Amino acid sequence: MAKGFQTLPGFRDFYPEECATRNHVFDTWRDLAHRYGFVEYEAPLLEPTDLYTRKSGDEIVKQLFCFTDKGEREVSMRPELTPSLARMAAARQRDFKKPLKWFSIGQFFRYEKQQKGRGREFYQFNCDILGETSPAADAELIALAIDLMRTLGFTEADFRIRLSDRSAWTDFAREAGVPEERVTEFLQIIDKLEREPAEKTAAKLEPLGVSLAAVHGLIAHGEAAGGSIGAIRADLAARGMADFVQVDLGIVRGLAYYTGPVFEVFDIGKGMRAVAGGGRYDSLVRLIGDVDMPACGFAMGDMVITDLIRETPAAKARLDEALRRSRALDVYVVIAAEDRRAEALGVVQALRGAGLRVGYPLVEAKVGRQFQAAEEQGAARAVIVGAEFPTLSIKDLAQREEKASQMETLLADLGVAG
RNA sequence: GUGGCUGUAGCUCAGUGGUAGAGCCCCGGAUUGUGAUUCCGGUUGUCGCGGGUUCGAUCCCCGUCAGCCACCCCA
Repeated sequence: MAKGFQTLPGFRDFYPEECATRNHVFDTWRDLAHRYGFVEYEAPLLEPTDLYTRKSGDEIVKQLFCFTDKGEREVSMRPELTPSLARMAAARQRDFKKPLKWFSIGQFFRYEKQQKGRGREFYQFNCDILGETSPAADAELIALAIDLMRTLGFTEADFRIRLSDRSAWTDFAREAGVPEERVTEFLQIIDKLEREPAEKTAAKLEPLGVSLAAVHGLIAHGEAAGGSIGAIRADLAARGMADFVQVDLGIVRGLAYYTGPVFEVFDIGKGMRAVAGGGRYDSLVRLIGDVDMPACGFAMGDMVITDLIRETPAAKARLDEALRRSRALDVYVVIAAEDRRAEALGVVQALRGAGLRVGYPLVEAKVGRQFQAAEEQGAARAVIVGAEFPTLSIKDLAQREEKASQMETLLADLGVAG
C-alpha cells in the first residue's frame, strides 16, 4: 500500500461494482429527466476562473481547482454548472422556444477537505427550467425531484421537500428596515438559525434592527407566508404529492443568487442531510450573459444520495437488482472438449450476434470450473459444446435441467430471434 | 483552514522493546464432461513514510502523509 500510487485526496476510483452503482443513479436521473420532457446538454469541465468569481466573489477561489494554463489564462475545473448554463442559455437564447427544460449529468471539482458525503470530485445532476416565471416551473422541478426519489426506492417515510421562499424574507427585511446592502448578511443569519445557539443568532440580528422573536414569528406562520409557496403547493397537491412537501421558511440556502422559492430534498433519518437543493434565480442569466431570462433549477450530487440508498432497505434492494442485471450474462458457453474450441467460438459469436451477453473460458478449463464460472457470472443458461458437436446441450442453471439442441436450432431453442 | 480518532498481508483485524500471526479472499489439487460442502497445498508484508530515543523500534517520542468523523463552508 505504501508503494506505488494512490488517488489524490478526495478523488475516487470506481471499481466495477462502484461504477455500476454510479450508473444506476445516473440511469435513474436520466430516465426521470426524460420522463419530464427535459433534454440533455453538457458544458466544458474547464472554464475561465472569472465565470465563478463574477457570481460569487474572489473568496471562492480557495475552493476552486484553478491554475494558469499554457496560454496564460486563469482557468478552473468547474465547481458547479449553473454559470455555464447561464452563459449557454444567454448566448443562444433566440434559438430556443421558451421555456427551456434542460438537464445535465457531469463531474465537478471543489478544493475542500473531504468528509462523509463530500469529496473533491463528485457527479451532479442539474435540472433547470429557463424562460418561465410561473411557480408552475418551480413545482415541475419539485415534482421531478420527488419522482426521482420514489423511483430510487424512497417513500414518504424516508424524505421530505422543505419548501421556502426567499421573497418572504426579503419583504420582511425591507419592512423591518434592514438596509438593502445587508439583506444578504441577514439571509445568512437565517440560514444558520438551526445550527447556532439562539443567543448568538439574536446578537447577530440586533445590529440589523431585527428581533429573534419576529424571525420565529414569520417561520411559525410560514404556511401563510407570501411568495409563491401557495401556488407551488397547490400544483403539487394536484399531482398527489402534497404529503412530501413541508413548508419551512428556515431554508434559505447559502447561495446569494436565489431570488424566490427555494427548496431542499432531505432525508428524515438521523442525518437530516440535504440530498438535493435548488431554487429560483431570476437575475443570474443577466449577470452572466446580459440577457433577461428568469430561471429555476436544482441539483443532486451522487455522494449523499448513494450513501442514503445503501442505508435504506427498499432503495438498496433496487440498487442490488440493478447491479445484478448490469453484470449478469445470459449464456455461458461451456467448452467440454477442448478440440471443439473453434466450433465453440462460432457458437459464442452467433449468440452475441443475436444480442445475448455471452461468456466462455478463454483458456482450457475443467468443466466443473466452467460451470462455477457460469454461476458466478450470473448466467441463466449454459450451452455445452463437446465431442458430439453439432449436437449441443442447453442447461438451465437454476433448474439444473439439460436438454439437447442443434447448431441450426440453437437460437430458437433458447427462445431468441435470430 | 481547525480539531479528535486511526494507519500491520489484497480485505477484516490480532500481537510483542529482540525484525510478525489468524480468518476471509485469491491460485492449484483431491482418477478422465456438470455447479455444493469438505479436505490438502500455495503466494503476499521495507508493520504508512521520515526522523529521534535505545545495544536493538512494528511497539516509545516528534514530524509528515493518508483515511474516517466533526467544525468552517457548502455553488
